[in-house]
Amino acid sequence: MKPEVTLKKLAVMLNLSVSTISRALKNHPDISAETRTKVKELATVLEYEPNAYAIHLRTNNSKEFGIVIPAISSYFYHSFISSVEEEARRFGYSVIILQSGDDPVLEQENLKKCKQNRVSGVFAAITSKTEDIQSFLKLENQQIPVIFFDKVPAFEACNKVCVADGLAASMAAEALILKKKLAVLSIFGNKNLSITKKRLKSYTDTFKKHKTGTEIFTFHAGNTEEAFQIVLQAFAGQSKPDAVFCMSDEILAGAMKAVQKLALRFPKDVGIITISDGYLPKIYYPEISYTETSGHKLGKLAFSRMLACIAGSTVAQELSIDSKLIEGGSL
Amino acid sequence: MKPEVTLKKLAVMLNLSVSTISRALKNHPDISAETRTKVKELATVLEYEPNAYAIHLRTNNSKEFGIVIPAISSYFYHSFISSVEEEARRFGYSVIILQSGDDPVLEQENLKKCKQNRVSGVFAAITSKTEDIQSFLKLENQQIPVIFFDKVPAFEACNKVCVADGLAASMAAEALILKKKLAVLSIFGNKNLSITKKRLKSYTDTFKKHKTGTEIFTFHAGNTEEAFQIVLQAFAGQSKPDAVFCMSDEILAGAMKAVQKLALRFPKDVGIITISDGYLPKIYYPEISYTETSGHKLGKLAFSRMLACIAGSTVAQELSIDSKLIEGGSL
DNA sequence: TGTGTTTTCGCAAACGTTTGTTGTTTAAAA
DNA sequence: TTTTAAACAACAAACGTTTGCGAAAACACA
Repeated sequence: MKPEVTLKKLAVMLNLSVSTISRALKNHPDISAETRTKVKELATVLEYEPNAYAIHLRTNNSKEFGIVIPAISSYFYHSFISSVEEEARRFGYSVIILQSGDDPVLEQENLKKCKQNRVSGVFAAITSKTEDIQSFLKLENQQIPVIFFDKVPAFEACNKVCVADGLAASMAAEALILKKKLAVLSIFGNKNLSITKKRLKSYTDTFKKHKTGTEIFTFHAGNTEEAFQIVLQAFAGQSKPDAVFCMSDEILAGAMKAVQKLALRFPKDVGIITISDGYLPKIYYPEISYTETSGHKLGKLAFSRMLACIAGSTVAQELSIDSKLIEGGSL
Repeated sequence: MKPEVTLKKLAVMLNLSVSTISRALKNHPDISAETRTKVKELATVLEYEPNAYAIHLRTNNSKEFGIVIPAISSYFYHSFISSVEEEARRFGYSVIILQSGDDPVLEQENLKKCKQNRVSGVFAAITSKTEDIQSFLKLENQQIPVIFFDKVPAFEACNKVCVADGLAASMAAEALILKKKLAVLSIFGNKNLSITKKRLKSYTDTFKKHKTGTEIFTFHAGNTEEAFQIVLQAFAGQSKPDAVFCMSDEILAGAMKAVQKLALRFPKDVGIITISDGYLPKIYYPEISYTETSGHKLGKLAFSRMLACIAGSTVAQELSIDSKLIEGGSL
């Protein structure tokens, strides 16, 4: 059926041994220039491509990383992945992407697949329902480094890279303070996520520290629709907020939908600020001010950490990238 | 370094042969129940996972598909991929995703990687700059089916699955006609893409067919920013459009930004309609009416076509999924 | 002519599986 | 008791590569 071109086939055709073919193809000094060109010519004519499976089996080195992730749905994850892919290519690695659809069972299966493929390392963002980190730790025991990113477990002794959650939140708070906002509707995500806790804490701490009289109305939205409803209700009462803070893109989308429904003008009627990677804020007019969380930068950081682990670094580190305020005109 | 658990290791520990272990693990009738359980127990204790490379090498069947794609940036591609992954899982296949960043050179490399990994088939959306289809066709010659999707080449004799570009555009046109719109700003994408040509033709044909006096102002926008400018200018003059049609999400984002800048109310001041997979239209209020192009459905179709090809179907087909109008209240 | 040194290549083992074939034991049928 | 079959397990080859080692040929030096 599939007439695969192999070293052996080339060897037979040229009346040489398989090992000679193999060496010729990779410019081994043992092989004469004459033989080498002869081999290479035939290889290109026949479009020989080495069998990745055989190589990996033989060398016992897959030169491959796994990225296990709830979903590539967001711009943030997309830019993270692209960033890792780019670095991987530079270092001769390739990347396989495993989506779990935010399902812990599928996540387990994906980890298993990583193991079966003997990946050199795993980049992982856990699902919102992942409670047991054991299977990840087991990989580590088998010398397969695991770098958690973005959605990281609370467990201490593991490698994590994150956006500076605290910093981004507190910078947003400072921006609100600078604009002298007095009543800020503040919408955070799922209470149980560590990312929510971190952002919430830094956010409220910042307001406390500055001792402004700002009123903070804190809500939690599990999805876009909930954020939509929260904003609607917040503006239904008598005392209306003069600013809205959103913890993420998902929440921003819902909040802005409500802003449109209520026909609020921003920044005149209400100021808006969010934490984002930068795609969604730019589709509104005026563009939404946000504190940046760069998937691209995070990818670079995660990759360098991965290389360090492969090189033998054994201490678990928690690293983060900094953030900055991007003014869009919505605050 | 990496103490890999292999069949051989299990065999030594249990004083059995490798083949017995292998058979026990897969419930081969030759193996006694007693031995089988003994083997399975040890395997779970030691967390044995079969080496995927060895299996693939031995069986010469990778049970793996490649998806080569410019970028997973859009919701449409994301849902296509998820859909294919879902089907693949059902049939015991896995999927590797190769992004080219819309770079034909990287696209070539990704195809090579598919070949090196001896994938069972390739799903491909070509880059906007891909002119030479040869390398794709070569895969076909080597019994590796290629199913083009969404961004497909003009070349006839290949397998393509597309959203019903013509239908979606003409349905949008009919919706505009039904609402008795008189002056429609119609923004299409890159002139050279076949997808643009198809949508444009059906769109204008539909208006001609219905012999309405509708004025159609056609523009082409290469990106979101251009769409933004086009809308701004269209509304700068005296005679303002009473509706805007967008060919894609990318264009819709720019158009809506302009609508917000101009403080136009929709559907009162201006009607909006677009072609989309459904994510972006839903973040506006009121939600944007659109004719649907489902990445999910397209994935299912592509996969079934792939299975047919693997089963031996040799005729090249061009298939498409239908579309429907989703009313959002913007028209 | 003999010894030593390159140069160039082949042999064979190994990576972890799967699977057709063969061999041994046990138990049932004659 | 012998024959036959069934049950169970081992042997060995193969998938395509890489690589340490050895071998043959060519050449140089004495």
